[in-house]
Amino acid sequence: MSNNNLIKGSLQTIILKLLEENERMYGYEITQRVKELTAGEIKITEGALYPALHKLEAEGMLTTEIQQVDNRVRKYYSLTKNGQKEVSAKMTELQSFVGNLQRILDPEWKPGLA
Amino acid sequence: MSNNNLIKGSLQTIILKLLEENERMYGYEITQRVKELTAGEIKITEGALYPALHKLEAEGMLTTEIQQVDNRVRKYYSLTKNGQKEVSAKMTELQSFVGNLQRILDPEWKPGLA
DNA sequence: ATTATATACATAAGAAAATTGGGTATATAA
DNA sequence: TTATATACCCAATTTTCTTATGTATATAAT
Repeated sequence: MSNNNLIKGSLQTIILKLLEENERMYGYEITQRVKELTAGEIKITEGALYPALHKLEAEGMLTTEIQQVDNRVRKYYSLTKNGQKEVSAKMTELQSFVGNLQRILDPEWKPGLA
Repeated sequence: MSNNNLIKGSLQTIILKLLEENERMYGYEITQRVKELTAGEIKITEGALYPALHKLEAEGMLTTEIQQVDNRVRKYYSLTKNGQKEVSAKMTELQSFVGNLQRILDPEWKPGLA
């Protein structure tokens, strides 16, 4: 009935948001960017990343473009129009959840203080 | 290798933290408290809550005490000593993750600004 | 030479955590 | 007598992640 998604899948939101900021990225690049942004504290594993990318593509959120770079294959992902809409939705959802989490977990916060 | 738990289970942290603040609570009370604290936006389902409580009890984080109230059975949960330690650990972990999440998702934030 | 590390993609088995949909029971308000 | 609230529980299924593995190229180290 109600949708308390929690953040069981913040990975999708991370992927979409990075692609909103970067126009196009390939999988390995995403893992490195996240590692860099979090000082190595969050490591996106390939076993989680690639299935997530494939799912987002299958859902029409991303398109791909394969490119050769130094004899190695890169698969670049970009947001579709639906994907662009989805970023906003997912970000709102996530920020709302984090806000609610703080209301629960922050002892300073008391009900009735909006 | 590395442990980027993400928040796949913020529910455990929520339960432990509420019990840190309240000495003892029963399951139904937890669902109502969370609903109240988040203006109805987060609804803990019973299918998620009870298994989580049983798991925490099995792990030695919680103890239970059954009590009759108005002909109805209530199962009160309290933190054990291990549970009390675990609250701090879980809270640190969660706050760290939320911080990292913001570094990834907040476009204002740039690497190198600590 | 060859071993290790980095780059770059992918899949598959299994675990963990949630949703969904039941089931039992009492009390009270419509 | 029907619906809602209180109060516990479990099982089937789904989703998401971990762990392990496989393929392949490039480069630095021993």
